[in-house]
Amino acid sequence: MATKNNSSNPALQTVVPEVVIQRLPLYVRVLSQFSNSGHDVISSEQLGQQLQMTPAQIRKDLSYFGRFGKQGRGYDIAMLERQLRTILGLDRTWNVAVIGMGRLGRAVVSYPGFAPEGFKIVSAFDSDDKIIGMDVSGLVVQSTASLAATVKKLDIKIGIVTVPIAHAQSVIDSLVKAGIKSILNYAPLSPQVPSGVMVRGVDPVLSLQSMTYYIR
Amino acid sequence: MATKNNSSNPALQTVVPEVVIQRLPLYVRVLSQFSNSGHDVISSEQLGQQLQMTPAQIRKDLSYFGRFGKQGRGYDIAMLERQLRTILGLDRTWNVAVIGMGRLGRAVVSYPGFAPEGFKIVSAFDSDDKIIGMDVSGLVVQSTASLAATVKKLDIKIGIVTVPIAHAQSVIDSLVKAGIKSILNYAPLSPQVPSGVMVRGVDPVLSLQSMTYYIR
DNA sequence: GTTTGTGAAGGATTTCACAGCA
DNA sequence: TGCTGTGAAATCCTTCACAAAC
Repeated sequence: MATKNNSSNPALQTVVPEVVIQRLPLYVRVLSQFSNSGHDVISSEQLGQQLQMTPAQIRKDLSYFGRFGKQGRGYDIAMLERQLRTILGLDRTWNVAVIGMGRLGRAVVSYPGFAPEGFKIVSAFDSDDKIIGMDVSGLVVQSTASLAATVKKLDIKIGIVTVPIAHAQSVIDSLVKAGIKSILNYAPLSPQVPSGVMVRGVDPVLSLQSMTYYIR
Repeated sequence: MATKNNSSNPALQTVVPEVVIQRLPLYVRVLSQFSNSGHDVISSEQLGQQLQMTPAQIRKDLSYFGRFGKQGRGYDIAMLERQLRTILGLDRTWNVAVIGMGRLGRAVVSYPGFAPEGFKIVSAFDSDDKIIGMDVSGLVVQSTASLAATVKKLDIKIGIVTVPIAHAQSVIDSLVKAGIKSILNYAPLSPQVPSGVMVRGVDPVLSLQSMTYYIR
């Protein structure tokens, strides 16, 4: 029951570059915004203008997965969005655990942007006895000791790390040991993880630090 | 008093790829963490191991800017960190404005990670009369009407956008008109900006949405 | 007429591999 | 001996340009 197993499509025999995968959510985002404003067809030209990229790149990216457009017309917005969501695995709900219930962790748990996209924060952890048992946006904060059991019980595949930098590596080790395969890391370090586990960092400071190069 | 004007270094006649610039802050971060743990020399091998990248890439990246290492020994940590900070323009303080004082904006203004890196949030804006005048972490929230004047008066070069998506493009237009050249955008859209203005997005949902591809 | 999908070309980035220096 | 700095090679990614489809 693979999402796509179309071995008649030569592109699928090739591994899709990671940069391409990272752009697909951008396409999804624009498509969803366009359909909300009443359009139902979009060309690679229009898509490219929105995202400040070339139409050719968009067409090439999409061609890794199939033929979604109609010549002379463009792409059916609703259909393309649905297809991309399926490719990305967004046609379902993902249970997520957040570890670290300090200021940042509480902001993450309360952030209203995850749920509408299918990322459901189903448990919250901390190692501090003063925080364990507290209610954060409807979740009871659990001890990190119960991490592995909860991850298994709720079939959690994604972890979000919001602990202070000093604890981040060991929390990430625990997530890996618990079987988590995708980690969103808010701590300002590059953690070590075994291959097969993917980490993406969220660090606004890094973004600022590279932009200053261009205005200094 | 240019940072580096070494025209005897051929690398500096070439434009430095943006991906390289984006990696420099990672190097700075690791160097700072290494020096805090008592080391004073580091090799490209060690640096690469921390960051999960090849030593050759690190050496090549650094070679765009000069010759910082010693053969047989490695890099002096404190010296390299200082050099990279200078290259990136981090050897000074940057005044920053945050626009949008809802839940997210207040979290950004209160986030303790910016100031130690030299990003000083000096003013906060909102367009809602119920929020204007409020105190947020020691700043009085100003009307967006006063944006241009404040940007000029405080020599603000960096803006952080934390308004709802519906207002984001027009807020970004105002920032551009006010002369801001670097924008950190938390709103989930890809804004249109004229060339010469740089925008980086912070969107944890996009990061999650590309990771699911690999675990679906 | 318009716009896709895609080989081929071109460009950019990464890695190799080794001379040169400490 | 150990590690950097760097041309050259290899790889990866983007753009071109056009036949095919609507």
